[in-house]
Parts: sequence; C-alpha cells; structure tokens
Amino acid sequence: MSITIKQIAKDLQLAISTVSKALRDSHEISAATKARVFAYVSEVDYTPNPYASSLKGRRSGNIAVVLPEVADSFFSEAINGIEKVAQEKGYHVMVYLTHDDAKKEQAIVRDFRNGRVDGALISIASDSQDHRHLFDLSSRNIPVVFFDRICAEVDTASVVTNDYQCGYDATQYLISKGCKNIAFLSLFDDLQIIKNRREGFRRAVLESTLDAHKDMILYLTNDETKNKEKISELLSAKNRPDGIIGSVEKVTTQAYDVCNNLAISIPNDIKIIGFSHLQIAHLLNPSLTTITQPAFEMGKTASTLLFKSLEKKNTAIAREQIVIPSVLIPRGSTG
Amino acid sequence: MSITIKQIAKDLQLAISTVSKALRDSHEISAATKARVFAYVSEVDYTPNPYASSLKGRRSGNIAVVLPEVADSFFSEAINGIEKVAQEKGYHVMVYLTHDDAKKEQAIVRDFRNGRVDGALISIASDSQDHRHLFDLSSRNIPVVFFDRICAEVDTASVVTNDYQCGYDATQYLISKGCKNIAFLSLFDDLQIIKNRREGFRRAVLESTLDAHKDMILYLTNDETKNKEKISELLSAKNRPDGIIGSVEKVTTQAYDVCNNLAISIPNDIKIIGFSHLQIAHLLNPSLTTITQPAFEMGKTASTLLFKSLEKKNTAIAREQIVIPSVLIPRGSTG
DNA sequence: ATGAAAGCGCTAACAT
DNA sequence: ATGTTAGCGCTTTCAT
Repeated sequence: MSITIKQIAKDLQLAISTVSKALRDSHEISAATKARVFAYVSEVDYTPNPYASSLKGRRSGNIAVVLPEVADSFFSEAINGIEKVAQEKGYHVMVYLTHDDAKKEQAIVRDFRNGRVDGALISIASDSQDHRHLFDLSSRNIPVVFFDRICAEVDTASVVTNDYQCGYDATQYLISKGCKNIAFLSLFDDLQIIKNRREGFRRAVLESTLDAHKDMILYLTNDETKNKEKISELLSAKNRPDGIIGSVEKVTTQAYDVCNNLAISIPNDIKIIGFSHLQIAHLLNPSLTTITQPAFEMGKTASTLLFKSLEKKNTAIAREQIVIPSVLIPRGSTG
Repeated sequence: MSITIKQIAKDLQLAISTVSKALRDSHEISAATKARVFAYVSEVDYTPNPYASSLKGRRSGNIAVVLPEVADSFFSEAINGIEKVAQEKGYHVMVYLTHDDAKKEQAIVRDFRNGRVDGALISIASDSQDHRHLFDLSSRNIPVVFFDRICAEVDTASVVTNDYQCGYDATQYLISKGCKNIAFLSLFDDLQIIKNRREGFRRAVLESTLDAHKDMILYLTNDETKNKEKISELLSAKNRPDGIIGSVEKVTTQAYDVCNNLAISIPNDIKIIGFSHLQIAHLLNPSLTTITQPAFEMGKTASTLLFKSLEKKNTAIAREQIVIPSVLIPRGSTG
C-alpha cells in the first residue's frame, strides 16, 4: 500500500490528528510543525486516500455523467466541457452510457446512492418513462443537474438549448429556401427536447402558407436499419418531402445515406438541416447545414452548477432552467 | 445519509457482522437469516457504500481511462468498448482528458495513487517524455494497460493495432493508385504508434520504384491553424505531393480543408488516406479512404485485460502486446 | 499547540 | 450459526 497519514505521524513523531490538521492547514497547528509536515509529505509524495475522508461525511470528489451514448458529437463535446471544469475544480468524472436503455439507466443511477459519487449530470435515456430513480437521488442528497435531455419533473436545475425556437427557425429556413413539403425526423415521443424541436417545427408549418396537413413527422428509434427503411419509404413516396429536419445527429446522417442510396440529390431534390455538433459538417457531401448546439458550453454550465451546489453544505439545487442558444449554420445541404 | 449495514443490523436485531456475512452469502450464515436480510435489504433498498469496503483492502470498483481527447472518433469508440465491459463486470469508469499535455497527464495519474481507482487504461499524451508517473503506478500496485498510444518502457500489457503494417499498406495502396510523390502527415516525434506508421510508410517508399529521397514527412502539432499553414505550404510547392497519408484523424480532415481552400481536387489532383474511425467517412466529400482502427475492440480488449488482473490478488500484469489489425477501406478520396 | 479517542461503513479474524 | 472486536485511513471533538 501507499503511505498513510499514520505512517507520517510515526515518522515525524507526531500524533495522527496533528498531521491531519497540519495538512488541512488548521490554525491550531504551529507554523513550524506545518512546515515539517508539508516538507515530509512532499518528500515521500503522499496523497490522501480520498475515500477514507469521504467516509467522514466529506465528499468523494467524484461526479457521475450519464449519457445515452458517446458516438454523438454533442455528447463527446459535452464530456469535454464537463471534464474541463471538473479538472479545474479538482473533481473526477465517472462516465456512464445508457445506450438509451431505461433499465440500464435505472441500474446505473441506483448505484449512485451510497457515496459512490457526490452528484450527477444526467442526459436521460430517450425511452426513460419511470423517473423514480431520478427523484430518488435528490431525496438522498445527491444533487443532479440535467442537461440537454432533461427530466422536467424533478425539481432541480437543467441546462438546455433553445430547442423550440430552433425547430421553428430550421423550418422557416427551409421554407425560405423554397421547401414546400418538409419532413421532421423525430425520435421516440418521450424526450422533451425532441418534443420542443418538433413543436417548433409544427408551429412554423402552421404559420406558413404550406398545407398544414402536410407536416410529416417520422418517428425513429435507435435501430439504424429500421430507421433507414422508414426514411427510404418516406423518400420513395410519390409526394416525397423536399426538405428534411433531422432532430438528432444520427438520423440526419442516416437521411444522407438514404438519399445516396436512392440517388436523391441534396440539395437539388431535397434540402437537409440537422441538429448536430459535428466538427466536420462542412466536409460532408454536400456540406451539412446544422443547428449547432453549444455542447461544450452546456457541459461547462451544467457542471459549474453542480459544483457550486457541492461546495455548499446544503446541496439542494433550486429549480432553474438555463437556456444556451444554438446557432443555425447554413451550408450546402440547404442549397 | 442513506441506510447502512449498522441500521439494518439494528432493525433486524442481528450483529453487524452477521448482516455483512449474509450479504456476501457466507456459508456460515443460516438460510433463514440470509432470507431475512435479503428481504429487508431489498425492502429498504440498501446499497453498500463502496468506499467503506474499499478501505478494508477491497477494491473501489473504479478504473481510470486516460485519453488525449474525446473529439477523435477513435477515442470515443474506445470509451464505448471500455464502458461496455466495465458495466458488465460491475466496474465504474472515470474519464480523464490530457489534451496531449504531459504536465496534465502527470497530475492526473499522480492522483491515482491512493485508492481513487483500482487500475488504469492509458493512451499517453503525445508530448509525454518523462514517464516516471507511469512507472510509479505499477510500483504502487495500480495495474495499468496501455492502449493505442502505449508507453513501451513500462512493463505491462498493451493493446495496439498493426500500425507499421498499416503505414506500409496505406503507402502501397496509394502507389497502386498511381501516386508518385507521397507525403506523410505525422505528429510529434515521440509517439510509438506514429513512429510505427511512419516507418511503415518509409519502408514502402524505399521498396518502391519511387525516388526514396522524395518521402515527405510533415510534423504537425495540436495547433490547427499552424498545421493548416504547414499543409498549405506543402501543397503549394511546385512539386507538391500527389498522395497524402494522415497519421491521425485530425490531420486528415485538416488536409481536406486545405485542399478545399486551395481548390485542389481530391482524388484527381491528390489522393488522401487517413487513420481514423469516423463513422461517416463515407459521407465526406469525397468519401474518405480510411485505415479503420478497431477502436471498440481495442477498448474492450484493454479493459478485459485490466479486469482480469483486478480479479486476482496479485494484480501484476505480464508484459504482453496484443495486436488487433486495422482494415483499409477504399473510398472516393483515393480515386 | 499537540494528542487521545471515537467513529464514518464495512470486513474479517476470533470468540462463543 | 451468531456475535464481539479490531481496524482500514481519515477527521473531529475533546482533553491536555
């Protein structure tokens, strides 16, 4: 094992408690002793066992980040932002992937209850229905901040982007580009963010001169093969859409694939815009018009909120919704 | 706080140790008592505090994953593989990003020494020179498995892909496509994997009928702006290359950008092949020929090795190098 | 200013 | 089969 405070006390002929206090720079320890302790500590390269002190009511210094996946560029960027703040604040980041499986999410979150982590940043699984495991955390004094895929029922802070507005803007943008028949590639019905994006879409269609009955919404899942079949079907219909909004990165690239397969030309035959954080959106063929989410910022903000709460004695977090706007970046896929 | 074993003992009128043993399904506890304990435990939804038991020489159940970055699709896929195995084995994954900063890497790894994690999976920072912090881990019985960017000096297991062969194959492939003048976009000189890829490239050039003196190697860094300047310079020269090998994902997409800027046509004017795990390589303009690394597999393999060691009493890992081959996937960028 | 001792939640001898 | 006890590494009263 590594060196312990006990060993240091022995070597320095001090009481354990004296060393402990010296290390925490207590005022009741003489400067001389502190100096001696610090010198020795750096000599033997001592690091305290974080979990020993976590037992005495102090914190483990670990936070959990629960994500649906890591392949989506939004989430990898979010991890980036979270990890950056965590490193600055001296926290450690545990990453958990739910793969959009509610059962997995429950099992993962259940494991947070007994000191493993001090708090959690969660982007919920899209098929997450029963949210008891999430309520449970707050009741056990594990503060939670939701980001992106939030759970509005739980009384805490959350960080989102302006999904409704972006759904609206994306639609209007396509309309301004001449689209008359726009399809929205949705996900499961459950997610608040998708709902918001979709409602923005609906609203824009309603307000437009487009035939409101023509608002097409395709509900997709995580099954890539099935998604592509559904999209193929949509794009093979006689009155196929001339515009597509991809509600998440995955379905957008899937739409690209289908267009390629069916030899439908983007943006001539159909225009595509997608919610995404892809760094290389400009390198696609054609370059993809995106609603670029502030992923890094959202991660930073969410973790900052969490750490602020962790630094207090009462870790309860007031309900608050922070909105960080996305930005529409026009590129080749919309002509 | 949450419920503890002590509380359970009290409620059930049992000794603490009896409850503890029952929970660990000890043979010296009667079936009846076990049943009583298990029933109560699930009733009150008890989860043991992992760090309390970690103090008693047991494990924390946490492993560290140290990566240069998460934006590279290789690393996100690797996390995917690691997290999957970890979840199966009941381990928890702590993610650390070095951003290729050796100082940061040292600080991060130093923090592993006192029980924070049971073991670590590391892909070293590309400017990591002084490897004392890595040796240090083994000497403190924190087993380490390196993957991708390995540190060959440390005596442990590592998981890599066949970098030398791939550098060789990539070069031969470009030659077979008619390239006469191939540039290799390298990174810092320090990384073993880049060296291997580069040596494979050199060898192939040497064996070819190409003028060996024409093997061009460009040393790039993490500074995107500077990289692009250097690449621009290279591609603006009068005898500019007609083939490019990108040693990592980032420099490959940077080469794409420069070609676009300079209106150099891929693959007509220049052919490009890149080491990468990009899921959407086929959607680029033109689609990118890749040497696709088995990122997920490498993550799985590395973590499996680590967990195997953690399950033993003696966690020492024998030196061993596991090679999982990459595959060259021809696409549009090589004509 | 320093030290002794109790205790965080749990495990593991060692009784009984 | 169950209980008592010591102790993991640390913090924190409460003495001295």
